[in-house]
Amino acid sequence: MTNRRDAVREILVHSEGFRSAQDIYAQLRADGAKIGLTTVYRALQALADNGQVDMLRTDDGESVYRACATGTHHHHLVCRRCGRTVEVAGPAVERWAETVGAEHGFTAITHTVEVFGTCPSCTAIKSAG
Amino acid sequence: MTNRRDAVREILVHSEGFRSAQDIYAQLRADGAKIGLTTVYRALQALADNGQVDMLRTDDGESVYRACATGTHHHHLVCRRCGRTVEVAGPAVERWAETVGAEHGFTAITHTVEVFGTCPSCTAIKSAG
DNA sequence: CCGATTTTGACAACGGTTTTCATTTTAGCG
DNA sequence: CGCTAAAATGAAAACCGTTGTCAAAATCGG
Ligand SMILES: [Zn+2]
Ligand SMILES: [Zn+2]
Ligand SMILES: [Zn+2]
Ligand SMILES: [Zn+2]
Repeated sequence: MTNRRDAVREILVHSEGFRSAQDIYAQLRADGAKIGLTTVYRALQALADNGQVDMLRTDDGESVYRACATGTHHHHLVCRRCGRTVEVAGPAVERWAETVGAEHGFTAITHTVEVFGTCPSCTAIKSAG
Repeated sequence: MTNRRDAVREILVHSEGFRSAQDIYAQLRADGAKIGLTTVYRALQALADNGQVDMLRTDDGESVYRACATGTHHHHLVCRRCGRTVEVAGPAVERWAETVGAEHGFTAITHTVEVFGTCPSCTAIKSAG
């Protein structure tokens, strides 16, 4: 039914890291797909609402999306050079967030955690270069 | 020298939580200050560059600023209802981020961590209402 | 005072995202 | 198959926070 949405998800499934809407749109067009930017945005929104993709915001305000392997709560270790992303679990962080919230009498605690670094390949390239 | 910048910083110093540029601009104008929005943006940029204020991005892409008490690395516990913000230290989180990065061979690890919740007053209001 | 330098702010431009709305596609039905 | 109702699509316009432009105003140095 949602042929276009599937196309968008396919792109994400085969991507190493987070991708932007415009980015995905460009690739689809390059692949010859007849699709509009609006539809890409709508597909990403729907996928994010369904919990089928994770969304986060870049430092410069762009929304980026990723089809993560696990549907359970997790965080990301992102290479700031090539974008390669690893999903990481962090029980320690989960506990810490709850604790620090409770200590100050806050309720309904949520949190955002992202870890950035330079991945092994990019580290190698950098030291070689 | 920077009268306008001081005015912007004053607003932040007397604010409980993070404030947006437009927000600060509106308050300054309401207080009768003659200042332009561009100048507010420039002041905030300068203050952020100086490390005198923390900046982060809202879920809806707005940049918000806060004059934090400590100049050292810390995170924030933010009331998602009234914006009241507490600065929190998290040695456990710092260690976790380093560890998880190292485990995957990533170098030059950085991280972003924010905790959200409903503050005591807002929790009271909510249960009363 | 006077010219050089910096700061300011009204306004336009920018870029990512959302809305609009007319057209196209699909679903349901006899 | 027709045929209509409902859903999906996408081009273009609107939106909104932010940044750039540039001439006027304030400040500085001498
Ligand atoms: Zn990399
Ligand atoms: Zn978590
Ligand atoms: Zn509150
Ligand atoms: Zn930290």
